[in-house]
Amino acid sequence: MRADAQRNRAKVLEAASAAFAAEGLAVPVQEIARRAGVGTGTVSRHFPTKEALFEAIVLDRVGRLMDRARSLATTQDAGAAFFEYFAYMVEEGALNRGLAEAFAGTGFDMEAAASKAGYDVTAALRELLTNAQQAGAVRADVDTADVKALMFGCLARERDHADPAARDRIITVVREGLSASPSPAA
Amino acid sequence: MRADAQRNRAKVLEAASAAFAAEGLAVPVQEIARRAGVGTGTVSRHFPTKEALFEAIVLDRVGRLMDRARSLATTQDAGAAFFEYFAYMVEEGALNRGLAEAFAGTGFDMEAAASKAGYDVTAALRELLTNAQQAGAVRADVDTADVKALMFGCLARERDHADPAARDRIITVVREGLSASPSPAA
DNA sequence: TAATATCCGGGACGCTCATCCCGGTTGTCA
DNA sequence: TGACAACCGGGATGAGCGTCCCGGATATTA
Repeated sequence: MRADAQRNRAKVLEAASAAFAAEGLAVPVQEIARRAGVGTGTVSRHFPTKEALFEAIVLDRVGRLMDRARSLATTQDAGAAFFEYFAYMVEEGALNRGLAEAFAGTGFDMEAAASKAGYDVTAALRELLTNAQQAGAVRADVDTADVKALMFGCLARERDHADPAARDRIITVVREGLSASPSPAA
Repeated sequence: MRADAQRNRAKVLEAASAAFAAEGLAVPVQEIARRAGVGTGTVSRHFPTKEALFEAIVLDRVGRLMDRARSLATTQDAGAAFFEYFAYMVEEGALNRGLAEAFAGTGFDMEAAASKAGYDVTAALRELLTNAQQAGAVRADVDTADVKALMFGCLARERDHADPAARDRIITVVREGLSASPSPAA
């Protein structure tokens, strides 16, 4: 690979990463090319399809989330591990609109792409959740889909404006809902 | 207005309502025309723009939500009123994908359209929320944006498959999170 | 029933966007 | 330094969509 090709590829990745984080996955490829200072053909050549560009960027972030999940899975306090991972996911999503949309499945099947890369996001979450439930830190009658939905809710709290105080507040509300025993007041 | 024009207008409204509920707001106008058994021109004539069609349908549903809010606002038990409205909103959204997207603001500013029609959705929610907070049924440190975000979360629980059991479960989790006192375990 | 205003169908047009392609250019290596 | 393969830019292409328009059809009213 020629040196200028490597440089351009890196420029495209950087511009796309920033654009996806700020504007979301719907940003046009031509806009990414413009910001990267290259032609649209250069983008298409390095990443034959827009989805390939998603994968290169989103899966990089997902990989970090998986690392975090694996590291937390070995922690002593299963409840703390679960809630810390929850907060970490929400924070990542809040700071990266494209990532949040990928979680939500908005026009790009992240689960499929992740599993193609050897990641199983749901399994990682399930492990943390199950451990926390066995430790009595999370009510037993929720599943991973419930947890994901609550994550989406926390992410929806801050479409654009990242407000850490609001983020902490809504996470606290969800945490206390998840911590409650199965049916005290229902 | 000619009789056949009225019939066609009704057919379009019905087809659009069903399509929006099932597929969401992104369904093409041409598809709505096809299902209604009319030409695309007929749709455009009755509703000059796609957004006008949204308004005619979505605002009808929103009107019912507002009626429900008003009726609940006079109830004795402010806490029960708030949570019943919450559950009602989630159920409506779960059964109507277009409505859920309208709430989320996906490509259509429902708040603006609603206020143009004399509705103030946020104010109605705020009234119920404030009453419930003053009654001590909902923690004092959440605002309407938090509540809306939690609604989105509940809606995300069932993208397509309406599962009442899962819906009740996640609503219960959120209810208990919202009921908790501001900082017992945080 | 005849005349006319209204309405219908669906094709035309313009727009946005992803992808492909080609003539010109630049890095690379002998 | 010269020649060639690799690469670049950006215009061309095609698909999907909303909106507009026109020739033909139909309801209405006298």
